[in-house]
Amino acid sequence: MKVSKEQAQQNKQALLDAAGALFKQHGIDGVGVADVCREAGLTHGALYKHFADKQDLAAQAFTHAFRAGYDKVSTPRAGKARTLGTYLDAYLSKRVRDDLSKGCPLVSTACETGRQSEAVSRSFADAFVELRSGIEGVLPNAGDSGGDKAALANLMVAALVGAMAISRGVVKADRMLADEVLVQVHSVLDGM
Amino acid sequence: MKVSKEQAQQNKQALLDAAGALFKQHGIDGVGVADVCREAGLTHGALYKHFADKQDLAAQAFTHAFRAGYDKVSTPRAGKARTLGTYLDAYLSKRVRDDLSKGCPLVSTACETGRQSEAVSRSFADAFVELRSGIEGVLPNAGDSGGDKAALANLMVAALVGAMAISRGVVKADRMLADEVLVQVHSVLDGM
DNA sequence: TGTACATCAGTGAACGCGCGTTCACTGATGTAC
DNA sequence: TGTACATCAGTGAACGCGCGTTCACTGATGTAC
Repeated sequence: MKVSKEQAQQNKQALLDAAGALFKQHGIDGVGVADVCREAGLTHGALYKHFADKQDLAAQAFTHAFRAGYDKVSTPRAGKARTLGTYLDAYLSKRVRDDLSKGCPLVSTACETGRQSEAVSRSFADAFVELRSGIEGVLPNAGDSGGDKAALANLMVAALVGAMAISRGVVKADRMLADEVLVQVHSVLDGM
Repeated sequence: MKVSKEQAQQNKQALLDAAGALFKQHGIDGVGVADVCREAGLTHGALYKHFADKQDLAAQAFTHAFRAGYDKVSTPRAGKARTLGTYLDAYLSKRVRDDLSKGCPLVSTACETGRQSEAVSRSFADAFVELRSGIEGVLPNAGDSGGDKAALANLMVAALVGAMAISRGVVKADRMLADEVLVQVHSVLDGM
């Protein structure tokens, strides 16, 4: 049956929320469209009224998930300055490491993106650039190194993404090692 | 029919080679056991004479692929010293970025490992520790920062893995951006 | 060295299952009069 | 404002297909005598 326009919009958001969490948790290839729709309280046929296909859903869900997480971190709270530490704490958190459905989709889908459609790659690139800009904006002004902030921002995002991916990769076999990676990378980046 | 023991060993190696390349290219979830066996010149039933199941194959293929690539980089060539630059050049290469079947399995399966069995995580952890040791061994002695080489090695591996994953993630949408990430991260790490 | 035979790596049909996508259909919504 | 009806979001059966794994079977290998 037809539903109201507001209901339809709500359903689309529910699909994006569900897809964001499930894709991060099990990978795009590891989740069926039926799973996403069930999680959103719909049947699988409904998906194709909102998205062209699974790749389209993946691309939009990526952007949706990135925006949700990034706005939380980058929007300055009342009275609290947004610093490099804000990014480091938010990114390199053990709690996020242990819950795959949480966290930045850059980490969850980094390796997978190379195998997905160009639309997914586009979403990924936009998110990366936005995070990199945000971090570049909070870098301390001109350090002793001469202050090539742009290059440093690239390194920082790469290290954040890599550290979380590695920590998640090793945690099942060696929890102490996983914690060590997060802590050490946090400490080195904090001192740059 | 039965084959000679040497032939059987050769076939197992062929399975590991095929699995290593295909898993890196399409992800563990993205490749069927039949694909791996076909690539190795066998039928799918043969796989279960060498490996308990697909996860077992994935774990052994990971180690096999890491060893093959790492030995090539870390074994000092005659007359050539093994330096940090050796690692950086080998890791942050555009050629490797553009051929998913090549390169370090740490990058290819980083995000995926969190969803695989503990055996895969074990292989991943061992490889990470080995690469980190190798890099720690070529770090310049005691920089101005006080020389916490262990922490720096963690950062370097995280940055290498993250930079390659990001470069691969964005390359379909923005090749210049993908190149920029590799170059900038290379340059910053080289100066540390 | 020659023969008889147990071993077992590899074969390929078969299993149950879940996948992404399509499509005829339903019926509340929202518009035209 | 009230009624008739076109719209279209959502349903659920059906499609062809490939998946991981099992298993009865094959026949060259390699061993025991």
